[in-house]
Amino acid sequence: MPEEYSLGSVRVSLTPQERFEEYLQSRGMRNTDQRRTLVEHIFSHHDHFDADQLIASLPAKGETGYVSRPTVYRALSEFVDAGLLRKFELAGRAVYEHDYGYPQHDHLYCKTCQRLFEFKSDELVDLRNRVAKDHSFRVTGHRLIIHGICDECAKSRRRTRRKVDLV
Amino acid sequence: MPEEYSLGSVRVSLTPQERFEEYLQSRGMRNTDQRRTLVEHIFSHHDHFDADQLIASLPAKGETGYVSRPTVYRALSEFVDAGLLRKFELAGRAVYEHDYGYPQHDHLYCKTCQRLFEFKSDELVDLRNRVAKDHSFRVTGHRLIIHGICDECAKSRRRTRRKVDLV
DNA sequence: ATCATTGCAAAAGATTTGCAAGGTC
DNA sequence: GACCTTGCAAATCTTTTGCAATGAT
Repeated sequence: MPEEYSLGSVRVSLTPQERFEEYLQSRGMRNTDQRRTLVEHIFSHHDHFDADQLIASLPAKGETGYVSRPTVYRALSEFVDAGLLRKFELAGRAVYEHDYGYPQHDHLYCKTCQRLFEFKSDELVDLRNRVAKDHSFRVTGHRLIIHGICDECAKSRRRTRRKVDLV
Repeated sequence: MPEEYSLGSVRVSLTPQERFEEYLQSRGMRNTDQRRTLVEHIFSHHDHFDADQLIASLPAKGETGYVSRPTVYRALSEFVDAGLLRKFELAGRAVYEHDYGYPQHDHLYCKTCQRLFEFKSDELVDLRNRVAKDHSFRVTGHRLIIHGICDECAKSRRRTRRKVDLV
């Protein structure tokens, strides 16, 4: 749901900041420097991240733009709630990715380099809906992760094992 | 992979205990009362469980058959490693299910009653393999969870909301 | 001015680990 | 007897919470 509004013939998509602003206002919550910093930071590039990676990529304590750990966690929940981010669990930790304005997709997870690769499949959504229907189940979403080894890791492992062993 | 061995025309499947015994021996590990108790207990009925549920269903401290928490966690890892159990994450906790001798399947997860329902789909496995091939990805497995509300919960919620509100 | 938000310190929940005592091969 | 395992206590890791100070509307 890329949240687009039609105004006459003009299509208006809100930026993540604007969309979040709406969310905050509708709940009587306030927009703060920290929240703006985080939205800005998170939507400046598309990737998957966990709380620690996010915090590591933000200004450190003492620097301008610093956001404390509890605030980051609180904000991440809000972003999920606001539909900006989607959350899932991988290897025991919470992983986030863009949801707002980003199409539904699933992942390939490389157990060697731990990277996530995206793929899109309408067929999967169709299959999912049929399975749900067969079970009289009201679907709200799904999560598919294909585990294995990516091409790159498979190749470098075949070629030489040194890189891995040296780490 | 139900691990069946052909001996002439006789098909021999190892019990989970036997299969685990093999695993232990091949690694120079020892079979103990605790490990036997846990395998026995876990494979006496088919269901999904987390560490806490398992511990709660075992004899308490002081009683015969008691297994300490660290030992349970250590054993669960071994069972996963030995191919007896499969592990996945749900709502922040690790969930285990039978793997050995049990066919590949996926789950519907009811967000209301938190129950897991199994379903099997060859089509999904096929789709998964095609996606992986397209990405030159070497698949080792996958995990699909369809989220939503099960029929029962949908019905009881439609009928009356009291049960939920009173909790 | 009111009331949400922040950062700190500490708590909480799940899982893991060091280690001495005990059990298995 | 050698050495793997266990249970205990304590540590770890990730995430959450209480609370006084600060900030947004």
